[in-house]
Amino acid sequence: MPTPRRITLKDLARELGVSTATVSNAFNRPDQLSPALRERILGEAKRLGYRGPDAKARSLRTGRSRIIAVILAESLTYSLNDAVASELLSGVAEVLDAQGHTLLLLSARQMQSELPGAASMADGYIVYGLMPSETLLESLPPQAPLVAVDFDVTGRPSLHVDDEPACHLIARHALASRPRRPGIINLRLTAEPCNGPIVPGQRLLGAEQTITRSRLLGFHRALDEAGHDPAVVPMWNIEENTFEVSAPVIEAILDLPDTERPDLLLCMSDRIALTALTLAEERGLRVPEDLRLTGFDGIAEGQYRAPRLTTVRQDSVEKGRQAARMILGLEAPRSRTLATELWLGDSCP
Amino acid sequence: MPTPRRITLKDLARELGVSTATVSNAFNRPDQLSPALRERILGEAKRLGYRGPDAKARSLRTGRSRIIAVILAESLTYSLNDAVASELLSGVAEVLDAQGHTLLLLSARQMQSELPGAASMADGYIVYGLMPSETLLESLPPQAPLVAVDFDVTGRPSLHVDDEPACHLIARHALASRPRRPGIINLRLTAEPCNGPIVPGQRLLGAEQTITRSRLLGFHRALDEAGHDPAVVPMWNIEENTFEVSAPVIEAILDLPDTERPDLLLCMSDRIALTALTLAEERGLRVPEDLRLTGFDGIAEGQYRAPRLTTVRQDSVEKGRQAARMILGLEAPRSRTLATELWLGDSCP
DNA sequence: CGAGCTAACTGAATCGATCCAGATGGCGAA
DNA sequence: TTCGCCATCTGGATCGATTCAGTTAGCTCG
Repeated sequence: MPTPRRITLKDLARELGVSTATVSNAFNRPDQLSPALRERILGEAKRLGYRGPDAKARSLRTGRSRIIAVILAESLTYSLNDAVASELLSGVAEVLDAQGHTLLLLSARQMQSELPGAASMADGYIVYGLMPSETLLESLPPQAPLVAVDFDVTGRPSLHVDDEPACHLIARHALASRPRRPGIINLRLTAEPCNGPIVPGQRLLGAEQTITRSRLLGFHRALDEAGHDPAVVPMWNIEENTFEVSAPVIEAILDLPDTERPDLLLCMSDRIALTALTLAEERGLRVPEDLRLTGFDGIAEGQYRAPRLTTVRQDSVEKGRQAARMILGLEAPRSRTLATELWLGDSCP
Repeated sequence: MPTPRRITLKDLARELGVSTATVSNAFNRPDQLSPALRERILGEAKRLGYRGPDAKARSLRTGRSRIIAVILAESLTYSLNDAVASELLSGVAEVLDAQGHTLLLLSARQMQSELPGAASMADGYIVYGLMPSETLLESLPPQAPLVAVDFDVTGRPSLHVDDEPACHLIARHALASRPRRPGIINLRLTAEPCNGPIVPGQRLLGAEQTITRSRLLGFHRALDEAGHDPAVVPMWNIEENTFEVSAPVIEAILDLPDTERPDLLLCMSDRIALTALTLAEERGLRVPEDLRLTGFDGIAEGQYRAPRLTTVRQDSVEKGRQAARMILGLEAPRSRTLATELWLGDSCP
């Protein structure tokens, strides 16, 4: 009893009495054969249950897999719950999809500087928010196209928003209200973990060239211009952009005595700002009267509640689209900086 | 000038004066050759810049790609922002990763019942929350393993939680406080879009066998037992489990005159319940005094605010892990129902 | 009529591995 | 010494397509 082997293009060709090349063309280049024959081939294929050319064989022969890998810095659990990463991914997926490509999802966290099996067959890599020192980058096939998003890889195109100017702008706006005690809540600045208040002086020590560093520089510039010494403005670090991780740090800030509690918090993400907003309200603090808050990102959640969040809006979906277009070669692969928009809400009018 | 062709396993073998089989074994079956030779091969590989066996060729030859596809019902934009889907994905990713597999992400929304190119080379499919009638299911390779999550595919293993009993339980708990006007907020029940109030009588019409239907049946059973006629209990549909889509519907409910506004809302998801909570507070309604709320899922966000949400906690990460284990053959592929837990918060004590 | 052209189709090499079925050699046991 | 056995290594068929360099037939045109 012969095993009912999967039917191949060759079987189909033999069955029809045509060459394999012709069958291949029937599927891939309709203009290379007469419509009648093509019709006959497709009909026979359906009859025999042939599901079209095998993707594995095709990818070996053509050298292309029609797979684009997206490598995220953090764990998937984290990234998937982050509105910004999610938006980026959906922008990527939108373009890939329209071009018949698919998305392979990888997290730098869980791979030990070695690409897992199939990842190396991707046609291109979109790498998001890694620390530039990440060794993983070296294990990627050097000839494959790569786009870095929200960080830089030497010799490769990268996609950014204008973090420094945007943060300068929103901080300047916030400082125009002449707060007495401004404070800053950072996202992770370095590869090393750090959650909580930062000792003045150590603050930029070892900070790699990341978006958080740019944002911080923007804040500092505005503080400086407003007559505050950036070196003594209190600053806290949040290791992971989640409610769970940021809540304890923020609670500690809000529970400071009235004379020490900041009356303005410049936050590096909307997630953090919204957490602060919720926790402040729980404590009976009025926003913006007792506490002014600014965010960064412009996620939807911040605009659907009262008070609406004052923030810098960036279009992460578009960032994802651009990254995908560059990887697919639909757009010249060169580094770009996308514009942002100051978004005046009620949390810091 | 010859193009610097990529170095292959065969080149490496020639260079070393050994057979290709031996080089292959050096990478895949260390026990099949002497440690000394293996060392020599790996050393030479590194020296020549050989990055290990080509994934495309390997997958053709072995028939396995080490890729598992996850197919989500909704668009990626939606799914990635949904805490439950995200948890599922991270459970899947956790197991895949430990086994050297990678995750291909697909959305049923954007593929027109045709698998995009590379998707057909996946070694298995985890399909999440589709409508059972989805034609897409037929385009999947029939011999590949498949696990359905939160819905059923005939002849295939599926993963569920005990939706009906869980909803019966939480509804019974909520009804014990003898609310005058209970109401229900559904997630999408049918393939057809519907957002807003549902005409009594039409409610289950055409509802496919999905988890939302099971949940609704659980609510109805409890209502019936508590002396409420399920047929006249008001019910609203939410098409998409997001703040943006649910907010208008919920606002309409909350803005009903006092004599009509429900004093208990049984919600099919925490996302909806939390939206209702936020909007209720904005209107000065006290929870639970003026309005009791129950959710479903047990997402973290519901437990980090006051009042904490009363809900049914399900372990979506574990659901993802199980699905992945079944797909990889680490666990026998049979349908399972996972347990849930009634979680008493303050929104309906 | 025959040269030239085009549309339609063919044969076979090729992509880069994996993995049988065997070859080889060294060693211990009878 | 001879046999068998084990560890180690080899040759070559194979996976299922794509693609290049033709061949064939039919048609046009001077």
